[in-house]
Amino acid sequence: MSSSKPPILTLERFLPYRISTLSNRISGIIAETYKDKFALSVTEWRIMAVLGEYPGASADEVSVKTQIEKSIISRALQKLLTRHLVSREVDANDRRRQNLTLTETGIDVYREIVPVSYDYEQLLLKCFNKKEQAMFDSLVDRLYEHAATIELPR
Amino acid sequence: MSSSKPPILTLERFLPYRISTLSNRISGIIAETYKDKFALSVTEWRIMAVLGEYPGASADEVSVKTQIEKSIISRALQKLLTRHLVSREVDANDRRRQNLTLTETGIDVYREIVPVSYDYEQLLLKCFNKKEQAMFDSLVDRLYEHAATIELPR
DNA sequence: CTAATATAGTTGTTATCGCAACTAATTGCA
DNA sequence: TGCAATTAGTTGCGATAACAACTATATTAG
Repeated sequence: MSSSKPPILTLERFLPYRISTLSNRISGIIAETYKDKFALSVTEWRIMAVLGEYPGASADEVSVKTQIEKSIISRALQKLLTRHLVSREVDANDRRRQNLTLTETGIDVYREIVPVSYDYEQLLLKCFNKKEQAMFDSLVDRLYEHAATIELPR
Repeated sequence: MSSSKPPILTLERFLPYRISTLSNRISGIIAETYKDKFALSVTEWRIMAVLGEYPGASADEVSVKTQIEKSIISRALQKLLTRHLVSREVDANDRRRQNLTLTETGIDVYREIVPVSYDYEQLLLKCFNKKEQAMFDSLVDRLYEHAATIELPR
């Protein structure tokens, strides 16, 4: 089933590698900003971002939305709770579940970060014209969906 | 300087997040294959890939090519040396430097992985037609270069 | 009604990452 | 020549990640 490609792989042109380094570069820049200006890790910020959009979400729902493993969510939440950026209360109907919300302070921080994030996104996209932006957007989505369907032979 | 965007950020549509999850998904699939079939981590494989392309490279050169921090290279190399996939010898002219090469076994493994990697790349790109592939390729490169120029205000 | 199963969340363990400090060798230049 | 600065590589350490085991609660099915 393997194709008969040349026996050398050029890492710099290998798509998975390029997407990985692109992601590292993009995340690195924004991670630095979150850290410097708000003392938040990317994980912590993503949790807050979900709670900004879905107040009252559970840790499990946050895990699904962010695609971050639930133990990591749990530990990151401990920090956010300690810093009083997020609060939680046990759900009245299901006591396994804890409803999470941004505190006042959390909302303030959230409102500060959102425009910074949008600005960064716009700055990134400046290298594309409108048509290219739309194209890139759609190609990324399609690749993302398609990748989920791939099963490599064992 | 901040734009007056709505005070909600939709994580699922935020480009840095999407590229990060795309990268995780793509890397995850291939990491599993490297691990299952060759007992190699992505980092280990990337080192071998560079050495396949550039025999005799130093750890530092590998670090630059892979964009992996040199301490990580150092520790991953220890494993590859133990497993006799890579060998090294002190450079005659500069005794700080150690020249790295794939061993016979290393070359065998390398030659097995390269086609698997190419096949995976082709499988990924199946969701695009030729024109879209070329477009995506170029957009990724441009974004990668552009991202390096971005300085967020402090 | 109760035993099995499923779900929410936490914790333990191990591996890896990223930064900085460190050693050893080399280079540059006064 | 000789001392400061640079470079190659390793190591220590704290933060974070992935995975599995565990507790507590809720649901389901016989």
